[in-house]
Amino acid sequence: MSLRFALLGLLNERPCSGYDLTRRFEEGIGAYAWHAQHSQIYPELKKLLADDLIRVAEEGARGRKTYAITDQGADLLREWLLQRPTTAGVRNEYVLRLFLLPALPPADAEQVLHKTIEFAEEQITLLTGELDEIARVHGDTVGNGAMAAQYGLRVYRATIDWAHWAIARLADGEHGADGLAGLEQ
Amino acid sequence: MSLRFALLGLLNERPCSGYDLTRRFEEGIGAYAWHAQHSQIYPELKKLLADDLIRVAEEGARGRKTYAITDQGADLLREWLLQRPTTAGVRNEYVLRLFLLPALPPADAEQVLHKTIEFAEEQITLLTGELDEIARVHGDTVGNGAMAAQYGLRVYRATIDWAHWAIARLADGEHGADGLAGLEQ
DNA sequence: GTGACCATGTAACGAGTTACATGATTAA
DNA sequence: TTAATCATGTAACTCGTTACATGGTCAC
Repeated sequence: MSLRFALLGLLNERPCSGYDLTRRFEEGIGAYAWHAQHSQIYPELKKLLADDLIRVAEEGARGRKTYAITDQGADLLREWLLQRPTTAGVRNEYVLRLFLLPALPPADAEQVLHKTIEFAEEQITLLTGELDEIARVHGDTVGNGAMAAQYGLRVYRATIDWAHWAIARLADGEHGADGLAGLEQ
Repeated sequence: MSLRFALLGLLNERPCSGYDLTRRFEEGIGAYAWHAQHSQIYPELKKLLADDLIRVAEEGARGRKTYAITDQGADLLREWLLQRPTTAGVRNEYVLRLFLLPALPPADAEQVLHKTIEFAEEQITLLTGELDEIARVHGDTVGNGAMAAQYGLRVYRATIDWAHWAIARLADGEHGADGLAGLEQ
């Protein structure tokens, strides 16, 4: 069901073709919020069209169809956004790995934590670049993905903070540790 | 594929029946990392069994089967955990909502942000309670979900920080705003 | 003309949800 | 005896992935 709202959300910003939407899923939204490929996007656009949530605004060369959100679609999107935040039904592989980290011997866990810090630092560099770009191109500090980028920035900073804490805890337990047993207390 | 590793990870901590695993997915791992129901867990356990990644350790009353991870399963789990962290293929409805928030009129967006703060505060209370419980029962500050809980704590603090920033930005733009237009530089 | 990119589609398969279905054990 | 809980399963459906498939346009 979320793909439907991801598409409505993108079309709410501006009309797009299936191809455009596929490209946009390769950017911020696809990297941090919801991933989708063209093979899923095209059939879903047909369903949205059948439900009158979007309409064909323009037909161009090479069979290109530009879709725009309808009033009905915009209403449904806003209704969905106003629902209370929840993490029900979460499926986050990144967090799952962190969750299961204690299954590794401490030295290996520490290595993964270092790679986690590296990864988070790279993401922060990327997001900082995106924020500069948004400010430069759109003169905007809220819309056009800026709010999401600011969120990502803070989450990755929190991740780095956590990883440093975890490495320190692992080090505490390392003298005489056999697996996790030495880490307890 | 991740369900497979979630199950291996849980069985790596201790042997469990399908029923036990279903219960455990209602706790931390299911709330913050990976969600699954019994109708998916039982078939997946059969596949893991067929692949010799787990074994039946014990059969009890009411058809209960207790599964334990095999050496092969533990090796595969560790190999998966050692892969470089990535957010490829992310599907996070919670973040998707935050991403699309600028689709709402500022007053509505602000309301959602307040609800986001409330929700994050509740999660922090829950996680703090869980950390106390883990320390009390297991005398542990790293394993048994403690590392994951510490991560959650930091992510929710970051969320609250972000939401306050976002509310302030919205307020900045509100004098004379029509939709997002008034927010742009 | 040919390679890069624009643009859309479908088929087969695997992952995940909802609902249905069954029966054993235990405590009140 | 009956309600709660333990315990496992399957069928039909929707969602998502991988791979296959086709053809148009444009710059060199």
